[in-house]
Amino acid sequence: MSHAPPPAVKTVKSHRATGRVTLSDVAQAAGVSPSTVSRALRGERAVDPALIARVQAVSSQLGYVPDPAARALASQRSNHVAILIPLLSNALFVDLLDAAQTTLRSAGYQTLMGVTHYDASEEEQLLREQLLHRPSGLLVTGLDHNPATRKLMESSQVPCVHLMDLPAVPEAHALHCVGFRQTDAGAAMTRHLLQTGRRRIAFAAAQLDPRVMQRLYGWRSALQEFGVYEPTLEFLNPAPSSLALGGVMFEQILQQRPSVDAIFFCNDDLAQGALMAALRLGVAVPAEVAIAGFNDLTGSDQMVPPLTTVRTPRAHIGEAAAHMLLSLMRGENPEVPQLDLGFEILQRQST
Amino acid sequence: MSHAPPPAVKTVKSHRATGRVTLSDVAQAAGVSPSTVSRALRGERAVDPALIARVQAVSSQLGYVPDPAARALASQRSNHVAILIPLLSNALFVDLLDAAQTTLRSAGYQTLMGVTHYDASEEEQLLREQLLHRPSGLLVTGLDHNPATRKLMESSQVPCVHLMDLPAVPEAHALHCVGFRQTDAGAAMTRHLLQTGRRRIAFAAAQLDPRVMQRLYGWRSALQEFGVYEPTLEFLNPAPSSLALGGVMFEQILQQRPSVDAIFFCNDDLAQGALMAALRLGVAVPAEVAIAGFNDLTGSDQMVPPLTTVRTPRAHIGEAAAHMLLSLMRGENPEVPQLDLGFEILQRQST
DNA sequence: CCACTCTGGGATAGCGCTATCCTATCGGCA
DNA sequence: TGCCGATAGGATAGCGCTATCCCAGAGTGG
Repeated sequence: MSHAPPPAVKTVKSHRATGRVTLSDVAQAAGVSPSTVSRALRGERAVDPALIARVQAVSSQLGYVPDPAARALASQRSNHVAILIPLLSNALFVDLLDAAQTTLRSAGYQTLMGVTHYDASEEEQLLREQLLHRPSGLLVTGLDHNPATRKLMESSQVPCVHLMDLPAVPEAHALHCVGFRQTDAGAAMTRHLLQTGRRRIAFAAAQLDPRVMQRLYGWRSALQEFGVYEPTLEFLNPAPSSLALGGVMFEQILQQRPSVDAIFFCNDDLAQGALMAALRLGVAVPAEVAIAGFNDLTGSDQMVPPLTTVRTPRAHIGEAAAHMLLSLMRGENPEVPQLDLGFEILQRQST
Repeated sequence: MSHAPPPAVKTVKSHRATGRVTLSDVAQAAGVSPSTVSRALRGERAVDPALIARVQAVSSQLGYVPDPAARALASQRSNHVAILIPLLSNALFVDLLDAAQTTLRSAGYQTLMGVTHYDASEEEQLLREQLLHRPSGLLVTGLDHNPATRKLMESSQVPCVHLMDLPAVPEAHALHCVGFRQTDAGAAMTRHLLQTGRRRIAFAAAQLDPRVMQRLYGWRSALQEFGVYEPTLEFLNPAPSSLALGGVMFEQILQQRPSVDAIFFCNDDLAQGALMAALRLGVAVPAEVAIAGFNDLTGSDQMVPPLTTVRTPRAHIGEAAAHMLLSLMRGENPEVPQLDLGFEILQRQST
């Protein structure tokens, strides 16, 4: 039987069962169609300015707020931005996250954080999970990823900016990156040590990620250039970086190579630990041995003596990367796809 | 009757326009209805075990993955869990975030992080934004929120666990909390200092959040109990906590009150800065003045001398809170709504 | 003057799920 | 035997948006 459709009279206030104010409530109240409201609110296509104003007025009066889930389902894009960082236990990455997150939020995006623990397959898995949320953008740390991860990033079509690293050959990749030249920074600090008269300069590193290795290459090349390169002055430890490890490595290095006159640590926490160890052992810094760090982490300026280090613009990187990503998400093509924010040698009293 | 079931042949792939494998693809391939697939995959209601197995097999063979946005729209619940913390620049909260996030992810939840900067109205705004995503759960730092925020938390009906703090009167609130008694910890450290013979014990604090204030109250009550309370030995600075500030406060305190024989800093970064300042100034620690900190942050054990401090179980708190939240989200009622994870006095050489 | 674009608005079919209601079947018990 | 409840599956109406198609009317050029 034909069911007669229920009489469409329906006097007033529809307000869905859920109680939520929806786009069609706004449309009805403003006397326009839902499409128009949607377009007016998003600034999509051309809409009569007077209508836009009316719609905005009605919508804010009704307290309308778009539902992100419905939006994501209909448009296949959410207001999420995914960010992948290796660790939360390294202040470096937290600063990156903080800056990026702040910038993105002020543009209306919610950050989805993923912590990879330097594990390529965990990174892949995280990316897979995050992509389910159809993020509008992607921030990833570094340029080294396993093939599956790279393929995911490409095939997802999600705009992506890489943090911290720049590709060795700028034109080699069409990737979008914000960072600085780790190799140059490693070399620059090494040259600084050479300039202060040091010749037996050790390189001490932990958590041997690609960026640390690049600093190592910078150290090598600077020493080779100067003709004082000595392979046995490389001290590489794959364990996570920490103050305690810095102290341990400091002792080891002095024991194994008492003649070193400078140690360049790949990260400030190691260097800080070394300074503490030097105090305990009564080793005069920089008189007996100079100590240099990297990143200018919290507290390096408060050490005794204050630590010479490389100031890296990590907050700036996070912010600039977020801005670059925002422009990519708007469909623009940034004039500079690879942004080099440089670094600065901070000479303090430990060298 | 009627309908001959449609010949289940249907040779091939219907696959929606989007190319995504959907729940109905799985249903079709398994020869059951979408409802059944949905129920089988979620373990909802009773489903024939054999069917469950078949559905699971088909779904993993087809590579089906549920779409979170569609799920959120239909069920009014997402797989997000929102977490609100004051700062990312304090390792304490990062540790909390890290632990919670790890636990939640392994249960299939995506963490939405919000950084309040200790600003009640920013907290409210963040919560509002996060609630739009219809999170399944909520983790918030502390118990102090403005009325609007509290109302949002209540009316949203989202399960919520509070981090770090416990209510003064356990039965006063039905809130779910994981933390420890800040007041007790403050008092315990003060008593430790008293036990080592100190009598003129200053309390130095920055970033005067509610937890810091509670430690202050603990310090006060321990001194009052002992009859040596001296109000002018409170040094409170609302600026953010940092090593540099610790150094500055140390100098100020020694200048203003040369007779102090111990300083209890409300956070380790301040205490670390003080130890550095002591080295610079040639003040013997603990001989001339004892120094104690709070939280056992990274590096405190590496100081010269190693810092006496209060070990707080923050990673444990993050993890336990996540577990409590997960159980709330399952509709269970945790036997202990307020979990006290305690603290530990770590006596090292600075006292 | 007629095709034609261009502009600004409406109607509507999904997006991919879940919640709700409905139906068929099977025992159990009075 | 008949009624009832429990069990297990199906059908279907949304959830709240956006994308797409459609159309009326105004401007435009040959």
